[in-house]
Amino acid sequence: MAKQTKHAITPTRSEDYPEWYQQVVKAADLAETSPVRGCMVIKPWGYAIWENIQRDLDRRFKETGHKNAYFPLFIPMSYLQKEAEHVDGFAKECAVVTHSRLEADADGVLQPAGKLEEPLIVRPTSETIIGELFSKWVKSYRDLPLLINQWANVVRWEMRTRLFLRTTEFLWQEGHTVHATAEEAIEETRRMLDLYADFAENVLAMPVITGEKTAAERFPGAEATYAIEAMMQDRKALQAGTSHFLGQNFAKSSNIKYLSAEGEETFAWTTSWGVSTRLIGGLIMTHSDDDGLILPPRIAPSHVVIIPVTPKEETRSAVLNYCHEFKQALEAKHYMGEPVKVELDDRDMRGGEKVWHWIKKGIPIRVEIGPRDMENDSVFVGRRDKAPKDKQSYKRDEFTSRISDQLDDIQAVLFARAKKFRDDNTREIKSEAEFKAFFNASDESGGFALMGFCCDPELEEQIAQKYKVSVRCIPNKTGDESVPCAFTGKPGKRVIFARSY
RNA sequence: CGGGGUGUAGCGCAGCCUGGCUAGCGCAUCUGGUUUGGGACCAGAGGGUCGCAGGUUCGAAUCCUGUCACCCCGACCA
Repeated sequence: MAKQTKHAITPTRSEDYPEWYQQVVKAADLAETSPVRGCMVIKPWGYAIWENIQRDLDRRFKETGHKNAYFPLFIPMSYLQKEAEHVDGFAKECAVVTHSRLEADADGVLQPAGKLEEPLIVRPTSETIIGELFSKWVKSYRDLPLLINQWANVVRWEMRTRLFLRTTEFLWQEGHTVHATAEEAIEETRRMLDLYADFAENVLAMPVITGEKTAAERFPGAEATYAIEAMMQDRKALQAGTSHFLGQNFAKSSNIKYLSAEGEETFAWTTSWGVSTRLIGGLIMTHSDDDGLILPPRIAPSHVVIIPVTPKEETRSAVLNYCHEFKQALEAKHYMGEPVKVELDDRDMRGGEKVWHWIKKGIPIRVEIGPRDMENDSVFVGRRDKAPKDKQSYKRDEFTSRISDQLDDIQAVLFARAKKFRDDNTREIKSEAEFKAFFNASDESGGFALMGFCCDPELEEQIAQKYKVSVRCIPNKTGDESVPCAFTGKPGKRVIFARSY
């Protein structure tokens, strides 16, 4: 007798959201914790998502003129010290290498030996070491702009970690660019922010708001930090990517200078920008439901799974052959310029189990094919954006020819659903009383509060203490018009307040 | 790093308060059989340093001390 569990994931989102998140990651077999504190093992299904993120972003970076390079994992400790704010921001979360080898002591226990003259830190981000190299690479205005990206791992010794959202070691890309003028550097900062936003919305189907951070949330050492902010299904905000205008701060601390056309030695202007494996956490919390992961087709490691239904031994091989042919027919089709990716699950398991296996992994389309379908030349199709039992029969050829449209449709449905959720949970707030009601009423409350704010750092800190809510960004869509601050009535900017990850 | 919680088979748990047969249960795994458009059923089997290290005791999963890891809530952050 089948267990009458209503959902594949326990607990459900409404019962216990953080625990639900953990269970979705586990059920989809994306990642697991490791023997090393705060570090995660990314398993094949999760890593394939990261590879797809990498492939798409890498193409976009190259299309906008950037080139990849690689810099060392270790940074001399003194480098971090060069930029005062940067030190303050990162010093307390650095892993430090102090020795170069191990030696067995009298008891045969290994002890660190070969103390280093200068300790090395494991990069928490690479501004300082890349700056050092850039100072050698940049001599003339003809060397500019210098547009570099690196795919790397970084380490930040965080107090509290969560798979994908905040791990001690994480994978990311960091872009670092050098420009002759502030205007060009600002333009680059904005360009990359928009690139991230476009990627998030069109590939991850994750609606984002682009905007500038307040001073309190700014990257240590930046003149201005811009971010894309997404709303998760618990209505909390997730900062999904950042782009920083570094002014001349790092150019001065790393001595990045160039000779202008007029022969004047000038400090350059730099930017940096990055997204990380955190995007996968955002992806999970944007789309998934109480049956597990839901993957937008454009980022899914695989688009379609074919599940042969073989109730009788005598029809088994015929069904399997039919499925193999069908797989080839599908793979001959293209989606987003590449062959449709198809899994054929011919494991010797019960059909129902397989179906749920793939539901939990979030594959966009499931196709079940048994002897009856084979006779009718039809296929039985379930879409991950619909309920598990909501399945429909199609003529095989019709389904094959429309596969790309179907995937596009799922992509569009997921984006629209996420956008509606965000919009439904975004409110215009005019006063502190409204603000309080919005964030304090119950678990069902909260979201994005769109409101005027005077941006006084002390007030911002007070609000953070009192309500556990912070300014996520000053959206750049709304222009510079002045709006009265909902707290003080003073002239302010339109901002978004929210609880955040 | 502060407060709270949890570590017992791959997963989920009971046992611990009140120390005492060979450490149990469900799911999963393996074998045999019955099933078969659906997360099966019957029978049997395998699988455990009870997180780790000390201590108390005739005897420790159980009591004590330390330690590590994970989860939740805070502060910090992508």
